[in-house]
Amino acid sequence: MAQIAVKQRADATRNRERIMAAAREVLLEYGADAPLDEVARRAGVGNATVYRHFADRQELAIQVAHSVMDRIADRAERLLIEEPDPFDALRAFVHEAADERVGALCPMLVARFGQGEPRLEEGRVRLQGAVARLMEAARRSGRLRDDIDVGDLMVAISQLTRPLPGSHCDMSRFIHRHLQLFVDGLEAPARSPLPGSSVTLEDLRGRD
Amino acid sequence: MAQIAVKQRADATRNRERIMAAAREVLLEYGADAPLDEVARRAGVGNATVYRHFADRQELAIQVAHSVMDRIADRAERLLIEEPDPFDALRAFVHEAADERVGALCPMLVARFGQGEPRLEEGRVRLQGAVARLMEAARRSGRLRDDIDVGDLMVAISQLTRPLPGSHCDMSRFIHRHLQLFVDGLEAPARSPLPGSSVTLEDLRGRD
Amino acid sequence: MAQIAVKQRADATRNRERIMAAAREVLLEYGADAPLDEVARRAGVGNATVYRHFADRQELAIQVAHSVMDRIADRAERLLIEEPDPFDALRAFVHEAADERVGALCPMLVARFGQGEPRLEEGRVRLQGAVARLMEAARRSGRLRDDIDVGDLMVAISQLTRPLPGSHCDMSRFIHRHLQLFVDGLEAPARSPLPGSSVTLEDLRGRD
Amino acid sequence: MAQIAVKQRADATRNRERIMAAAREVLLEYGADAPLDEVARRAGVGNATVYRHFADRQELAIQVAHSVMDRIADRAERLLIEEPDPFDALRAFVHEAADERVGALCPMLVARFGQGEPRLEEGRVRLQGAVARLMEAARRSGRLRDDIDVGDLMVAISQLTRPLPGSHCDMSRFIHRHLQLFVDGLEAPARSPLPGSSVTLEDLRGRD
DNA sequence: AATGAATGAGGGTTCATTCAT
DNA sequence: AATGAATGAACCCTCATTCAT
Repeated sequence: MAQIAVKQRADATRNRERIMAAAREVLLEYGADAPLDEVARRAGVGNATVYRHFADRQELAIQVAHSVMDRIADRAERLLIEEPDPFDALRAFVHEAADERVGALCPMLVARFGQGEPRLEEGRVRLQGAVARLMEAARRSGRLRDDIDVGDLMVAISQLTRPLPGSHCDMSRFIHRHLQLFVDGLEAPARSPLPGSSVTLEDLRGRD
Repeated sequence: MAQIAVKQRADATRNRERIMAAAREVLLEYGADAPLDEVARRAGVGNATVYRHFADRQELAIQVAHSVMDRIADRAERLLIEEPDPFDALRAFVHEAADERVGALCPMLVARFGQGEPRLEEGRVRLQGAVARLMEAARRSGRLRDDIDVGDLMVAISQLTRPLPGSHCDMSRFIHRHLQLFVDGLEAPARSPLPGSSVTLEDLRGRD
Repeated sequence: MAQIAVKQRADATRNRERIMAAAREVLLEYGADAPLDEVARRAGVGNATVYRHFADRQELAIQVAHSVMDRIADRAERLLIEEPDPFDALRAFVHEAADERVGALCPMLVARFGQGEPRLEEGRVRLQGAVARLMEAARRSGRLRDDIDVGDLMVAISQLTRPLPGSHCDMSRFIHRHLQLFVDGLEAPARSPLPGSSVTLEDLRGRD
Repeated sequence: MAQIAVKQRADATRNRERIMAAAREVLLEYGADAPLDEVARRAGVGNATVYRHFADRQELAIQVAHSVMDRIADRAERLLIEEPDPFDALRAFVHEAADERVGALCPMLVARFGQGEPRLEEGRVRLQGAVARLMEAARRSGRLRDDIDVGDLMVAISQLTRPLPGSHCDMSRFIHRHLQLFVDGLEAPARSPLPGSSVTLEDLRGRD
């Protein structure tokens, strides 16, 4: 009996992971409106099994976003420790975040899906903290201009790495160019004064 | 009699313009698959009226994209003439393009609906030509790094100015910051070598 | 003033006729659900003009059917007078009715549209009377089997000459073969006893 | 376990059959453009259930047509064997075909959906073959006139058995009369020469 | 726990009919 | 009288979600 229960749980866990992986793929390909039946198909499970593990599409999206944020926060923390030059670390972080498809998978994080969702809030706080520390170190090293904020960086990465709408191409060839140009613009000394002010949480939450 | 004819046409023309304006907004918010019923709702007309003016979603999208491209090409050409410093002209262009949402709308619509559509092709060629001239002038003035291409600029503007998904906030406060940072990265001398290569039309068209 | 009024009425009459002619064509091509905008287009008038002349699609259909029935009744009456052999007259009538497209245009008459519509009722009565006289004469001449009724003939003609659904071909090549075979079956002496009973008005009216 | 599996399948199978039956009726009444929502309504299922079982209207139509053709081809083959007199067999076949609505459904569906559809082609060939053998036998027995072709018979059955448009009456009482008259016309010796030529597949396919 | 089946709601598009000029 | 424009309702099809086994 116990064995059976254990075996079932192992199967279920495996299913859960396959669904998450499939969801990542499918969300990347189809965008936020991806058909969940396609997720189920690729995970090799029945459609209803997706719902057993994730109450609805929001729940699934949240968990995918959370796992992506978590991985990126890991990287930020590791780079802060391992990379001697903090500005180089920041630059490397930007490119690695792109490779994790933060732009494709986490816009839902900054937006509607995340409204008051504690897990995302927690992931965001952790990620933002790690990036803030990276930026602080870079700023102290004198290579990062001091008129920018974490929000500026996070949103710009997210935007620059978002899939081109309607175009399912591999963007890696040029995304890293754009990120490189953007990071060049972050380097001190500032080449121009910045207008406006940084993105705030209220901006992300929107007005409705 | 003439008055009557004019007035009828005026009503229809006004509807047409309201639909175009609504479509601009809705396409920005929802992407190329935006519900046309929402366009109709915002334009304050019945859904079928949209179809009276635009045979299908492609026709509507093409006309929206064309009008945006046209307006922004106008600006590029004017700036090239009126602004004494070509790099300043380029910077001004980037900010003005953001105000016209050219970046957000056009790549999306061109990618989705532009296949062999002569009106879009013509608009794209004209816009790209104007921007190329701006960049060429800036490059000759020595202030624009010479390892970037028109495609890099156009797509980066596009991405940085796209609405945050699900968030209906006014982005102008921080979009111009991000653009400013990006343009700072474009200034000569280049602060880092660029990886990859520029975006091509084939990229926009996607792989399927 | 009077002249203007007369001229207008003449124009209107001409429009009415053009609409009827166009409706005949379009009903033949598209069936009973033909788009009225197409009728307007072929008549060379605005769509609303169709509605000025015919309150709705039923009104238009009724008038078209009435005119067809009228023409066919004319032919039946003429054949009764002019053709020496009454069975030959009946056979000729069947083929001429096909040429008038009675099968294509009048099923809507015998059906939905005609419910309690006095003009159709009148047209039907007149046509049925003329055909009954033809059949009576043929029966008296000894060449028409005497176990069939007007309803049998009218419905069979209508059915055999209806357009093949979904197929917009010219049926004249084979319709007349089928009619010929059917009329051969009407000739006395009867080659087999007939089952059932003839079509009644109640049948045509349906049960709902 | 097996029971469970069987029961699930039994439910679905039952729905499938109810949909097919409803489709048969609805296609008869409304033609090839029948609203599938009406099919669903009569089958007592949700509209999407129709699409779960049949990918699109073509698939549904094809399966309906195929099943009808199959059943009636069975009958033709059985009659050829069991009925001693081949002309009587042919006459019986005509009446049985009417009961299966083969005439009304199949030409319609073949014409509209049969283009290069192997299942329909196969069904049509089988049915046509069986009828051809029936006719050939009847012709050899000397009771069938020899100037008619399979196409003549099939299309005439089709036309004579189609539901009266807009009238939901039970036609069996008089349809068999009309068929009987038509078959009387097929009997040798021919009472009149036939004009035109037989229906071809190209006729069914129409000109556009 | 897992699943195939069922479903209702939503968006695109067409068309009969009405409105305003 | 005539018309172009507007509209809402209908139908197709897809998909997120629920149900029953």
